[in-house]
Amino acid sequence: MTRENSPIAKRPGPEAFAPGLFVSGGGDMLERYEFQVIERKWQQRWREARLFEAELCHDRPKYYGLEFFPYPSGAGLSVGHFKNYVPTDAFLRYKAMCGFNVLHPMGWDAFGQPAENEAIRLQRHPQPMVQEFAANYRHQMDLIGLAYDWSREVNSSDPSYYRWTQWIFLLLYRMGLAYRAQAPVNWCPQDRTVLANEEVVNGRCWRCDTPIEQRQLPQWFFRITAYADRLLADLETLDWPEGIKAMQRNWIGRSEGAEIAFPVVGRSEPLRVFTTRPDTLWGATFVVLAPEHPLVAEITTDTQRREVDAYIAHARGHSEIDRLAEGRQKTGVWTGASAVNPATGDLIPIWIADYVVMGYGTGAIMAVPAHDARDAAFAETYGLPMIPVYADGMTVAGPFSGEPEASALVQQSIRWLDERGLGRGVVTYKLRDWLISRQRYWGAPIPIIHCPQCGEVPVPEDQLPVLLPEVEQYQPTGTGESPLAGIPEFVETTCPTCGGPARRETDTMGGFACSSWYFLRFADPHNTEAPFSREAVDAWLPVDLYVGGAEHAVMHLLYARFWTKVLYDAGLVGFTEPFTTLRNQGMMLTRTPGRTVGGEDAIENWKVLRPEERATIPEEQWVWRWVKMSKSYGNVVTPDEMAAQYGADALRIYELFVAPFEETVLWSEEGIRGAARFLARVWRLVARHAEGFDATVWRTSIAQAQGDEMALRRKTHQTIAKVTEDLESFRFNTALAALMEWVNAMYEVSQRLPDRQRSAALDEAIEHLVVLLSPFAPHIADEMWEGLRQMGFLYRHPWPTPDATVASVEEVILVIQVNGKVRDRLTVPADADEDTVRVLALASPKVQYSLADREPAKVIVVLGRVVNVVI
RNA sequence: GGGCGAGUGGCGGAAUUGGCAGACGCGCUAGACUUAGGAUCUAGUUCCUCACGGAGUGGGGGUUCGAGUCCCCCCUCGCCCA
Repeated sequence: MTRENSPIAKRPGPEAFAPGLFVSGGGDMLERYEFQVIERKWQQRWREARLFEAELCHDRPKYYGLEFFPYPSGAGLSVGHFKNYVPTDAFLRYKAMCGFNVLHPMGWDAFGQPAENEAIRLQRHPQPMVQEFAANYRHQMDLIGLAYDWSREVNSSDPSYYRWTQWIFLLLYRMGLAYRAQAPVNWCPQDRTVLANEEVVNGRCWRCDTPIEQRQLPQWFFRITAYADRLLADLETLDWPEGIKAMQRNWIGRSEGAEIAFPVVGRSEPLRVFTTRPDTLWGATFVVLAPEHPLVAEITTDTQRREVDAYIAHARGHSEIDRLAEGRQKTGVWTGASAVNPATGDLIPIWIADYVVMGYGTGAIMAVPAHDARDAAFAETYGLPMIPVYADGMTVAGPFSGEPEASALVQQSIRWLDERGLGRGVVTYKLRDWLISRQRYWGAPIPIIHCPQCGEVPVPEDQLPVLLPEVEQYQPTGTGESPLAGIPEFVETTCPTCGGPARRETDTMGGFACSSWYFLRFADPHNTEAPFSREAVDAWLPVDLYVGGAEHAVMHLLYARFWTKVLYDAGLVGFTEPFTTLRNQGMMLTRTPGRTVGGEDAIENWKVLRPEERATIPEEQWVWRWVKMSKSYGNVVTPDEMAAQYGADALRIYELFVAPFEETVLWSEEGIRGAARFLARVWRLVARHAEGFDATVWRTSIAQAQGDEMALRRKTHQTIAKVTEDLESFRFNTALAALMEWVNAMYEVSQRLPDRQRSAALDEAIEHLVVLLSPFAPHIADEMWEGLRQMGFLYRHPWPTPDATVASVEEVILVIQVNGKVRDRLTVPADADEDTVRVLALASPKVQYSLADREPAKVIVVLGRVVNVVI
């Protein structure tokens, strides 16, 4: 690391750095600091020094930062993806400089639908494909200088990883938290697999947007509902965006209500319904069962049977989400049977309707058309009676008649029912058990054996992993069975219990199983005896900072919390929540040509013009919109091209500066040019003063600074404070704005400075600038550090502490207002008292002019800010 | 329909507890240096006005000495749940 190797030192003497002259040597601006050379050089040095490899130690506090587990798509990373990686990296580099022992690992969510769908489309085998794509992701991340500990890299499709996914499955199985059951499930006809509720978005598949159908299939579930209360309660302890917490609360959907027994005519057992409004029981004029309700077959009368059966078949074709959609036409059929309203003794009909579903409550409701919009719509359609319980804010039916309408009546009604043995208070959840099995090849095989003698038998631990067989054909079959079912060598096995012939479970686990524990594996990634050691996870976890998009609010983030609690209950980890702090980055959109299809309603009918379609439509008919970057849209800007043209550091600065971290941003190449210009400006400033810079010399004379020198010192220490505060609160854009202001101030001092003369205040500023810039633009910072002949990596350099005395101002500019309008500005000592300030303000000629001999009615003095003279 | 969030120059965005609106950057204008400029430097850049001055943070009202910020009503957009 000698001076001669430094591009700064290679430059000619100071006179060559005068404005305008520096460029005359030739080449364009961007080559001036030779970012290609610099970036490659430092990335290599960091790698050789194993700078980012974390090791447990006890003299420094740990800090675990993590981004969401990415699937390494073949499209590669776009500049949009770095909207979360770059800020997280800058933040963690800063934390390292603050003395934390930082863990920042990365790995690949390589199993599951996204990978398999892409492999099918490319007609490739997923295994080598994801390895190749992951290598490309890693290359791109390195290119931008992300400080990952690659020694901990994991791949969820690797047997050394999914062995432990299977191991945890068996743990859940032993704990009674994994079970197989026949159930109506969401079936995606395109991907030919079932989906979890969380994976169905607006009735469509989250991966391919195909409308979901209902199928009745035996499936594996995780009993996440057993943890509903804890998942809900512990949200209070988390530093997460409120919106995400609200979505989880909503998804868990805890509601208190009552289960009420309705006697059924001609049957000894009553029908149990769940309601959140037991206080409206006196208005219940009919009962509705889900078409799948087991009682339907029993109570349907012969005359109604044909119609009921037809309706059940009809309901089966619609997804649950579709069925529950509000505003949809309500349909149903009378079963011919009747029940008794237990409160009124009235005989009321029993209907079936698809807006009632089996999975919620008891699969049966009491319908109160007077107080429920859906029941009202249904009653209206079929001419059923409506009896109000409340009118004009008063109770008009039942034992509480005459009392004002109030939410307390819900509890009173429950008590009333309980006393008479008609019902009891219960709590239900919207949350359903997590459907984990997939009829797909590319996932961790579920480690269960079906034995005709012994039933379900877990694969013994020492036989893990159950390896995914290597096959040519892995496409989903659509039969409701996974492709593994067609491979006899895989299916046929012996029962671990009785030794007789048995069949393996052929479903695989959905990808969200793999991502529900990867953050634990990073603590101990090479463990071959266990998924992780308790010591390692307790030392590194929980994750202090977790960064990713908001779209996983009720999927990964809920599943991972569930598994963590299960592992805690099993004594494998010493904490109950995996992610202490969560931050969501905004999206990055890019301007993309499209066309409007059909009518005037352009917003609804806008379609992207794919690259191959662009020639077919004249350019003046293109309609431009801001959309996400996507390879198929042909609008992707890659980090590779940006790093080549402007440098990785410029891309980093752009991503950080363009907008607040959580905001959606619109990609602009002008913006990255501005970032590149800023770095070139910093480079020139530092280069101009690198010759003869001595870190010990300025320190000996800095205390004597005054005038302009002191003003710069003040700015320096104020900026250190500002950047530190902004980093702590994830405000990268304003941190960079502060750095830019400071650089502008340094330029002013620099330009007034005669050639070859040093300024202690400027040298202090330059040294700190390089340090403060390093989390944001680490390559150029390390290079300039070397150019200043300082030793070592800035990643290991302590983050500076501002000198509060220097940062404090001795004079403040006071705004003087008359009746709220600014009339003058006065510079006064910072410690001036109220009376002094009042006298000074009133003495101002501009104030006197405005007063025009009138007496002020009041004078408001806010020290350090404003004086308002009120007439 | 319900919940949450947001509306500030040509653009992205700044503005402690209510205290100089428009920091910083992009773009633009003029000038300097130049064979050249997509480099660099200097000055300017919310609107109206020659100026003095006035208006101004989606619209309307309110609280206050003082409101982008707090309260009420309305409009628009985004996200989530239905």
